[in-house]
Amino acid sequence: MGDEVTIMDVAEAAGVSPSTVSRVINDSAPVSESTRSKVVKAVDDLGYRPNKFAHALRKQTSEVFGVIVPDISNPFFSTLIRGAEDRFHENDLSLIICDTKGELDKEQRNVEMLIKERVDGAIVTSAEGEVDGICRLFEEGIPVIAVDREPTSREITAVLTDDEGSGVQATQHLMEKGCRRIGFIRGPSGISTAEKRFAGYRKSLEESGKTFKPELVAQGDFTFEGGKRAFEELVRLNGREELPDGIVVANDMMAVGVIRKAEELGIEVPEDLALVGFDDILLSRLINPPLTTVSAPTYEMGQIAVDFLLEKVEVDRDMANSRKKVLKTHLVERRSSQYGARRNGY
Amino acid sequence: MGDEVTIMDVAEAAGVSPSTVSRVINDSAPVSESTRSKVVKAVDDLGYRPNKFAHALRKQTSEVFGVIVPDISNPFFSTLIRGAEDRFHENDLSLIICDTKGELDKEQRNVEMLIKERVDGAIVTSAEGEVDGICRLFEEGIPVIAVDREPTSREITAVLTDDEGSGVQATQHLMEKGCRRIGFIRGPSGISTAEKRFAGYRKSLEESGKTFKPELVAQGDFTFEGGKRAFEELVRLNGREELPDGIVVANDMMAVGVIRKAEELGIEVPEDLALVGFDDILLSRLINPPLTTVSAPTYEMGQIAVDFLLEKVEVDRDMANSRKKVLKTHLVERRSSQYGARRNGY
DNA sequence: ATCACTCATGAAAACCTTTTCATATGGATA
DNA sequence: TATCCATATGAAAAGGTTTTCATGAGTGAT
Repeated sequence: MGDEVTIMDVAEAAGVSPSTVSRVINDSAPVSESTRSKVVKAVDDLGYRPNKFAHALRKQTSEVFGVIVPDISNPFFSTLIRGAEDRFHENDLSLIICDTKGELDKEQRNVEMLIKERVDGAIVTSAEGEVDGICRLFEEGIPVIAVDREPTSREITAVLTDDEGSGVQATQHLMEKGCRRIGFIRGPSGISTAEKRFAGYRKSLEESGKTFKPELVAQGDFTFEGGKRAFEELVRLNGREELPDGIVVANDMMAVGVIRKAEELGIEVPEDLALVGFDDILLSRLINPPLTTVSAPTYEMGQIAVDFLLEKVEVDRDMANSRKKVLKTHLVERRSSQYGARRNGY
Repeated sequence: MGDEVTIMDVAEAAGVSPSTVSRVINDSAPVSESTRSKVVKAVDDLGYRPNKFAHALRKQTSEVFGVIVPDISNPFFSTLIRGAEDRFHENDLSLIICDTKGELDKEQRNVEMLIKERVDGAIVTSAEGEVDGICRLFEEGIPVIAVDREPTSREITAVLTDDEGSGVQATQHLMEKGCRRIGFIRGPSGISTAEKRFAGYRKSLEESGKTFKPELVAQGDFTFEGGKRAFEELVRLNGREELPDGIVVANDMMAVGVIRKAEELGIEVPEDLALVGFDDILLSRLINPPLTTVSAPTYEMGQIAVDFLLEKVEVDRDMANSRKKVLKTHLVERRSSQYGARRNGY
């Protein structure tokens, strides 16, 4: 069935040695035009395709890369993966995608798998702030790039979004829309993305001379249910009368939860409560009201991560030379943040 | 750096031959207890890990598998992938995930990539009804399983959902809810899933003695926008007065489009229009009104596909022996199908 | 004590490339 | 014409396993 045809068969058919065939295929040394054409013809005739395993064994390189993300079904990460995948394919490289489901031991196992597969490099979004996985790859001498989340314990090349700036943008937007009492729903602690968005919120309050009020902040976990619970918490803390008139929610998924819970409680978004999220997932456009959100160039992030990684692999394998790229974000204004629309509008 | 330690180093350290070390590691032949323990110790001491490339070269097997889906960010497929991934990992096998973005040439390229990587087998959801990709794998002698969509042109082992039955379930459900004039929004033609759901709709009408009306059917493409357009088409065909009072929509994504478009047009769901979708994607639960949908055991499908595939690989490589598994679906009742709730309800 | 046989082990081949090193050929230079 | 170089090519080694085949030691039977 499969192609049993080896480089030796080609050599024989072309009347040359295997070495010469190899040279033609890889363009690794000068070959006379006459023999080259003979070899090319033989390759075509026999339908020769190099044996990946032998190649890998000899060259000690798999030409396969790994990508580890916490949740493949999260549109943010699937877009990121697409960016990376497209770039890898452009370079004729293969890709192993790993989904850790946010579990630390699964991340660990995925890392071991990538090591076993002897990938030439990896792009990782750590499940937690701790970066055991990245460290393991590090130890094995496998080039690795962090993406979206910044590892705390180690200097490492990273591609990030400007999360603090995003937090500022979101908060200012609500202020401009006329909100006076702006709350925040946080993401899981220990994740740089979540922390920095919150930092942006505080910074923005400070810059406009407002005092930070702890009762306007609730803890979430980046999930839909977590968003619902966090909003209930805010209602409990402040009462129906003193509710915030605007909330910056650390990601879109939770913001959708807030919309639903508000609906259940008879609180109208955006008339009584304005909302801004982060990530610009597909859902945000489809929900009612459509969600205003801070959008990051996710697809590009994937591409840039690959560029950085390939540079590491091909040019400078020294992992000590780390660098950082922080991508700008932009606000996508939709209806959820049109606070007081009723009053102004009609 | 990396582990340069080879099986020869281990052999030397243990005072045995490489052959013996191999036998211990793979448990491929009897080894005396005394030497076995020596070898095990040496392996531990040196931190030996077999070289994947050499192993693959010698065994002519990569222990890597491929999964090809049209859209990794579609929750249906990411759940499927998770089922497959978990099962592969249980068997200590690696997985290359490919996203064709529904494009035929991308599918083609992904297939070539899997062939290049010499995967031991593949699970494929073809982008189109045509199955060039699957055929290529076939030709290469790579075991392959079709999942979700049934290849038309070739007999092949497949794991499917009972789409016709689902179509019947959905239609009957609307009838039971009191709908009299039930429409259908189709998926892309040529995709077995879409065709069969439509067939179920027709069958259900027939069984209850209703006549099929072409003006109640519109063409969609499985996307959100496509759903909106298809609904507009229905409005155009029937006019506001003669609109269907219930629509079976060939997948959830389009159904969400219908909800949005209906909202824009001031048509209330489910009071004036009842809806049922298929797939039970996350979004269906989060939208307002929550969408009634026919749910398939997606995660299990992934697992079963792997089981079938491994059986093919390990037991019976003869691809001529194909078999089919059709999984039962169930209806998840939510608010979008509570037709006339206002009238009956309160 | 010899033969037949089992069982554990080692040597070497095989898997298929790539790459180093050596060689032959031809042309240019002295 | 002899010498030197460059250039194209081939032979062989290396990469790290697994597996076949051979061998040697031990066991039980005659």
